[in-house]
Amino acid sequence: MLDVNIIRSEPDMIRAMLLSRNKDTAILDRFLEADSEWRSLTNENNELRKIRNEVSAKIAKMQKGADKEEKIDEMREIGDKIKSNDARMSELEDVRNECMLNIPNIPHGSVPLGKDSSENVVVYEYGEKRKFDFKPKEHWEIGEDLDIIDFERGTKVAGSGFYCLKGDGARLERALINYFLDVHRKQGYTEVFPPVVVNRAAVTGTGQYPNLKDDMYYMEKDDLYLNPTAEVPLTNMLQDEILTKEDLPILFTAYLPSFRREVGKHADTRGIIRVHEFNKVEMVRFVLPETSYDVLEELRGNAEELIRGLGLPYRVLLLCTGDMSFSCSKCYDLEIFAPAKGAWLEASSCSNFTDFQARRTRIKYRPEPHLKSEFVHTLNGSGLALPRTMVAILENYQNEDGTVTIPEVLRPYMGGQETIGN
RNA sequence: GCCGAGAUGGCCCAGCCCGGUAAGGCGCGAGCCUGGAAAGCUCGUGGCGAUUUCGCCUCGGGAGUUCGAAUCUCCCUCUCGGCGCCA
Repeated sequence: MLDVNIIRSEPDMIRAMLLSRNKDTAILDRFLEADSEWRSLTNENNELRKIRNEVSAKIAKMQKGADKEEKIDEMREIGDKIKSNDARMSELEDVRNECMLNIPNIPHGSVPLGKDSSENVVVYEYGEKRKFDFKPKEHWEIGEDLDIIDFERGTKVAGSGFYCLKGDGARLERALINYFLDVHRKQGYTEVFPPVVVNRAAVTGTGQYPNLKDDMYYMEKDDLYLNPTAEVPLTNMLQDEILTKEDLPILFTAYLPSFRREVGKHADTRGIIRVHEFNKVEMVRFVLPETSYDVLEELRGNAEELIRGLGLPYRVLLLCTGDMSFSCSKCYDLEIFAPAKGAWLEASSCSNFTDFQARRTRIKYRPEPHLKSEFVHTLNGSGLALPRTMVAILENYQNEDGTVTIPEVLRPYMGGQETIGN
């Protein structure tokens, strides 16, 4: 959510921003219209209340009689007028709020203008793409041949888009989770195990609601959502809190299953690249506003450290205005190379949300004890999404005999085991 | 699920029965005092708008009664305690 004062004072800038994100500008006009009527009614009611307060105080001191009855009648009329204004104002507030919740964050000046993902900018590339002297298998083939990914059984249990990991596949998943969390702990994060279900306020706070509401699993009976990303519970843990300057920065990390309905998505239906439920380790930081863009670079570094540790080739994309998600002002995607598929897989997204989520969740801090509180800045990054990391490991570390070498850094988590499949 | 008690400014807490300007404490800040500090004393310390010393709003959320609601009525949410059920 943006500061209303920015929308009021710089509507042209907001209009240009909406266009750069491929959004309809009608929402801005609806807001401005509702807001100006709302403000004039607010002023009118302020005046009416002033009169009522003054006269009511007099009524309290008056003797019974015709004078008093007359004043009471007058005030009854004023009360009715206030009430009818209030009713109109609450309609206008609904419009205003709806608009406010649907206007995206303002991109940072360093974000490239662009229409869609084709205009994202590769800012960094690391590692060699592996060349094979045999025909490499794609990940689902490896997974089935080694009996470590079971698609059919997953489908039996939950439907298409769900899968089971088995044996060394399940152990590899667990090893990755532990490795990620251990690295993040050394990077200074506090490990958290939050709820896997989240409420309406939480998904609204981080910006998934309302504009991504159809991509979340919703439990109508309890009015709860299945966690779409641990960013939601981790950020909302501090909802409505006023922190001190000394409390900041706060760094949380969590392993948590994440759920996406993926309605209308048809690419990558084979394998585990796009599924309805996946594990993910997430990092969230609450920081002083003036530090947030430096922290974004650090956060990106935190995620990169994991991929390097695994010895996988990857690249970093700076997303353009047209491809950035709703809440962020600047975002890097980290993509790992999957050589058999011949594709870059998005395994992490690191974003600065500035005060956009803090405003929605009312997370503030007091710069000095006697000064008024201000919104913190929030950031998050995946570190990392498990299935795509798994795909990259299986494809990059496969051997001609069909086995898969376990990356060295994971071996301590697998009892020293070096390969899968022999 | 049932019964009971609660929710008041950054924190703690009074006011509610009996409707009429939200009291006090802590913390924090400014000033006085002091060689310096502590203590003490004075003032300030929620939000929005207007910008001279002004006004409006704010007592978990919503609706109602009333000239007027923190206070009365109804509905809801959350917290704590007890009982029940339970891995």
